[in-house]
Amino acid sequence: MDVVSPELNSLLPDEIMDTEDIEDVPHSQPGTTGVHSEPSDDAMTTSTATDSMLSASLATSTATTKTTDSVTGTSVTTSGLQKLTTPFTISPANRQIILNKVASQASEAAKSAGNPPQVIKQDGQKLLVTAIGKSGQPIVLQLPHTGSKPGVSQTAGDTKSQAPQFKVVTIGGRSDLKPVVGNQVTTLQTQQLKTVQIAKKTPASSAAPIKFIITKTVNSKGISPQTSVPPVITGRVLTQSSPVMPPRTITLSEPHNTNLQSIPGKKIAISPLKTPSKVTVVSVASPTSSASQKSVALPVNVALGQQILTVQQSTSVSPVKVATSQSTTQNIKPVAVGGVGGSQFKTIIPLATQPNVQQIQVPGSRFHYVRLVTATTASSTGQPSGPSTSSIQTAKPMVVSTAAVRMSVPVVPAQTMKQVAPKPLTSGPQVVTTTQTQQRLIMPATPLPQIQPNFTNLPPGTVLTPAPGGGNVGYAVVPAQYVTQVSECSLCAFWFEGFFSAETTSRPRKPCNCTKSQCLKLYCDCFANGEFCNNCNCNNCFNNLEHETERLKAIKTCLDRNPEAFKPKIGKGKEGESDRRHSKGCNCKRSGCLKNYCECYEAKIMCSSICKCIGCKNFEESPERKTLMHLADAAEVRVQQQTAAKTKLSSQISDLLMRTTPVISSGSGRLPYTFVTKEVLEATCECLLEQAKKAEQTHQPQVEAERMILEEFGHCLMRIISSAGKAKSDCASINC
DNA sequence: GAGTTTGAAACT
DNA sequence: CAGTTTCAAACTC
Repeated sequence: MDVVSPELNSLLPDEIMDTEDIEDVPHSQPGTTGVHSEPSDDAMTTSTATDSMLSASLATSTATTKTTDSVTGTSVTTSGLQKLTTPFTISPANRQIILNKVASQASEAAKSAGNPPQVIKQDGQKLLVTAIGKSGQPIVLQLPHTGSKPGVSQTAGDTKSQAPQFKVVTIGGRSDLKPVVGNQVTTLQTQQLKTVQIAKKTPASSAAPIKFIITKTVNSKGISPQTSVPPVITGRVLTQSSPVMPPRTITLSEPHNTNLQSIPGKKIAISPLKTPSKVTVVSVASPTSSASQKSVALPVNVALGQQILTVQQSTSVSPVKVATSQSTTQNIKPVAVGGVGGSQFKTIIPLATQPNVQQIQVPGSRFHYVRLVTATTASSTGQPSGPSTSSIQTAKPMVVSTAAVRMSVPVVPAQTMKQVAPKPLTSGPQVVTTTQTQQRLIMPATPLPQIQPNFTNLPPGTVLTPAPGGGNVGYAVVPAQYVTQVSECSLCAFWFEGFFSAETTSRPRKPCNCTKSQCLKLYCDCFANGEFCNNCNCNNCFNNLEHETERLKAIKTCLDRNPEAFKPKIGKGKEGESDRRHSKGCNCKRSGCLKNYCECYEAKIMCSSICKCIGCKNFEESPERKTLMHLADAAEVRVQQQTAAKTKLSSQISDLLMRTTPVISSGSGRLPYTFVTKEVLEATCECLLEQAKKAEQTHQPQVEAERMILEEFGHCLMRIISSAGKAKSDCASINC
């Protein structure tokens, strides 16, 4: 059942999502403060051209949103919504957007499966999106719980199969804040609840324009097998805008999935962006019956930065295609995970299933991609792949599109697909026939252009990793089961903290050279920093998704030994102390804490009282340290000066080449003299002076100093002569 | 590049 | 917790 088909969704103008537009809508039901307005049964059953119904309640946390009344879709005057004749309910009182799927479509695959087609209102499909507004109140995009709705037609005796799926997306920096779902909390407790929290970088993000495009495939579990249509929610739902900010739009798009027999290969990419500008929606779409891929690329303006978020939940029979839309100049920020202290970006993505994960690597990119292979429940049918979904063995392109770029990545079912029975959402007998797939990918901030490489030719199982030296802000590949563990095991969350810590994402990581640790011990810097090995020189590396089991075990071992093993060692000190200090302190004995053996020195911080070092010289007043720092600074300055001088000299020579060409062309034969101008002399003298300074700083004897200077002088002369000779030959060639 | 030194991590 | 071993990075030649 689709609320809005991708096609229609794409036709919807963004403007209709503007809060202002919504505010202009006459409030047919002023004063409604419930979790969501319940459209009349007639309204709910009103079928659009897409047989979709959409009921949404929208509330914004911004003060500019004045809408406090529920607005039904029939009264919405925005063109886009009217086109869909979609009931649209706004309940700002609870800051909730309620998407209500009421119409269902018969699934061809379901029919083929022998299930009697039944029109079942897919009200059970629920999507909760919460956003932490400036006031700290969540913005809830919510699909109402159908079970609590009287009058919703359900299959008799299959109430449990109607169990709705919930997805909660929380936008905001407060990871500890739980989405407000009102009276539906009770329902959530008994049903699968999926929560994705997107950290906001700035508290003002609530007022910032947010545009969300979320395309998801809803788990068909809990839906009666008689349901001929896979539970799909599609459509744009939410728009928030402030007078001074671009509209924030949350688009929920769930394309039709008529091919229930496709392999549940999945990819989910959540790529948070560093630059708080936009949130890119990753559309995870199941192929339509026409086998056409629809990529929904809608810019999402989020104060915390751009994000690519793909949350996919599909039936086992639905082939998954992921389309990521992202506008350029976007950074990806990791989804915030609550409960993990210290990390800016944390992610909690509960997974009911244990999807397999495959790495996707794009050379030159610092993004890590993970293809999550759907863990399927026992499939009753062993359904052969339909023509459009014959992709169990066939790579399917994953379309990743941005505002300017569309990338395709072949999506091939995992070679090592795990048959892990997911946690049953409901006890309905239909569960057997459905497969629940859940995928989560969290990607640290990275400028969007970095993910522009053509993914078309990427082999399956590739991992998108940052290019060496290209900044360590790449996609962090988070295996689904890890994410699951994060939600289930707080200890494992530390691992993710390493993934998204500022340090991790701000500097390029040196390749490790591990030989014996399999990169599964803290000896390995990659592992210790919560990263997969990439472009490393390690041997027998297990720090990759291919050895997720071993790695997971290693992580657990480390965390058992030290729950803070993956926390950054350099953190904030106590109040009144330096901002940065080693969390444990060093234990140096011979280095004097003035070599990189010392973790404090390496981190360019001074040792503190918690250090157990012997003979420490890494303290504020240490003369050794001062000397060392002075020398280091001097060396740095010297290098800069030399570089500048040489650059200037080359520039001068080049300039002379240009200016003296006519003279040279005369064939005067006095070319070298032509080049020894005042500028060249000055540049040469600078080079010589630098050599003299260098000799002096390194306490070179006079003889050696003279030698260095003369040597430099020789170099300068050689440059001049070489340039002159080149100019002469060029001139000769020109004359010829 | 090979060998040595060093200190954190791992182990007992 | 302390002592020892293992390990990989830092360092030296």
